Amino acid sequence: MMFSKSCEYAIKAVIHLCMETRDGKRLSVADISEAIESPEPFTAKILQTLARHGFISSAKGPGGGFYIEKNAAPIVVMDLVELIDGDQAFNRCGLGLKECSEDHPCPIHNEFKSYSARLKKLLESKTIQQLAAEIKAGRAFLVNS
Amino acid sequence: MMFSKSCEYAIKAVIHLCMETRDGKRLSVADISEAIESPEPFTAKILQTLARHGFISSAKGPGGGFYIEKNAAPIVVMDLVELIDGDQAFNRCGLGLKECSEDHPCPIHNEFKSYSARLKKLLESKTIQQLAAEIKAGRAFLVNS
DNA sequence: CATATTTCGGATATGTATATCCGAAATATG
DNA sequence: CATATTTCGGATATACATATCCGAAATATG
Ligand code: FES
Ligand code: FES
Repeated sequence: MMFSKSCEYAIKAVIHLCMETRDGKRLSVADISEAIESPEPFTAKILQTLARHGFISSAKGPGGGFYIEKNAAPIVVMDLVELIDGDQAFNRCGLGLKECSEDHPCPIHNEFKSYSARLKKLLESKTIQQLAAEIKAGRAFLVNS
Repeated sequence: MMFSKSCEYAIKAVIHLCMETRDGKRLSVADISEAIESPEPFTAKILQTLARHGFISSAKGPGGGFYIEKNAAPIVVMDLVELIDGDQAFNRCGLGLKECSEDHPCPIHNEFKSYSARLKKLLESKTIQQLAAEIKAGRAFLVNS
């Protein structure tokens, strides 16, 4: 498993927000969790974390909800992953050694590291906005059906 | 996290067996778990699973233990992974869609799939015996210190 | 045969990610 | 100001991977 569930929901939620709140609209937890097919209270926790760290904005009260500012900077996918999953996803040794290093490599280090490093680089160059564009263009999907 | 703990221990244990039981010797659970720094009873479970599926051999009673037959065929790393972790490791969608497919891809499918597929191919071409050789040559390590 | 050793299999315990619940705070509306 | 709506934060529950325990079966040895 590459990402945690939390991280999967986080990525999907921010993509959805990015698509739906361009024009000052706001989405409630219920809206979002329904759209991305995720458990509502669990999604709420994640959205709160994202808001607390400034990845998204939030407003309380009637008509409130979560949104992304019009002039907000593009969100790098890898930044989301690092917030939610820490360095568990990419800097960990594939066989559980305390640390992954060239000096003291496990026997699958070369296979493992070269590919995880390249994937990491790719996610560092991808933004949520780019992914959202793929969805809008109908070339990718956030849910099953 | 790429592999489960069970899978990490399985790979390490079989590598260790491969290195230490070439000459008809047998290793007890205690020997193995100490060598690869894994919890003993948990390791026992994994070794039993591996033996039940024919990846390794076992003998009860005094002088017994786990071992690999002299004339045993090389063990493909990916086969171990599939036994222990199923297809969770490689055939799953990175964003949690029910299935990963070209027809209905999630927005990170292209990044994700092309690299996980290549890693999978590599693990299908690597054998435990090859990894054991790396350890013996001092170019790779199974434990930290 | 008696004993010690070791794997085997099932039941149980622990830890952690996942998921839920609830009361408080903020805020828009009338 | 009263009310409804919504996020916020902390506490709690659930599910599953991880880890342990224990009695039974097998077997080498004397
Ligand atoms: S040391 Fe194991 S993956 Fe780098
Ligand atoms: S559909 Fe998500 S990784 Fe292939």
